[in-house]
Amino acid sequence: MKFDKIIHEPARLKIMMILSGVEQADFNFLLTTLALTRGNLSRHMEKLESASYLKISKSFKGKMPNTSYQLTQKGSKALAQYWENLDAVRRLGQA
Amino acid sequence: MKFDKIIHEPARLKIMMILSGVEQADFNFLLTTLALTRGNLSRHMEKLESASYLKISKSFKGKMPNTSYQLTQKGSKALAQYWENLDAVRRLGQA
DNA sequence: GCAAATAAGTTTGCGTTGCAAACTAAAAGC
DNA sequence: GCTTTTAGTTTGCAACGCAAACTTATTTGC
Repeated sequence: MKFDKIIHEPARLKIMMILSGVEQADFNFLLTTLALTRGNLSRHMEKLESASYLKISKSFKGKMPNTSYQLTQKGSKALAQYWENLDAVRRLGQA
Repeated sequence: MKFDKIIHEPARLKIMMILSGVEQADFNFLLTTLALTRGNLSRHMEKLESASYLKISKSFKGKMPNTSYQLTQKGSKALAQYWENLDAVRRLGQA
């Protein structure tokens, strides 16, 4: 019943949950939705990527760079597992 | 939808959940149940107390010192709020 | 056309914190 | 009476989240 530290950070958990509900989302969408600073968001995404929980796709929208993210299968699984663990902890209350 | 950092630490969340299910629990019970080191547990309890989330009662069981903990009302409320926030994040998935 | 402002990220630096190991103090065993 | 065990507390360090500074490219104002 150990927690995944990568996911167990509020900002990253929210990011993962958002990504789990859509095909993909780009930097600005996450930025405005979550109200983080750019620096913060960047670091979180980097961390999630280094865990292979998401895939980063860089492209250009017109002439502007655009970075887009989507959950990997590994990320999906880790997220599901995370919620399971949390539910287990929640049940500690009914002891 | 901000998270309570005091509670949002796996060990402390578990502690709070356990305490929410019983009147009170002592140091050794938590120690064996959670499989933490003594030092760790001590620090977590200290932190929870300094947030007034629990009350510490020191007494003697026979001749041995015994430290016992119980959730305060403030702690109970914070814990309930914590789960509410988490549920809100969970719903981000159905976007 | 070039200087200033905006956009889209990344990198750096710092303060906080969780964790393990070392320490303390008292009781029990031999 | 000395060693071991019990019950914690304190200390030190490595990792991490966050904000601010920096980078690179683009658009806009004059």
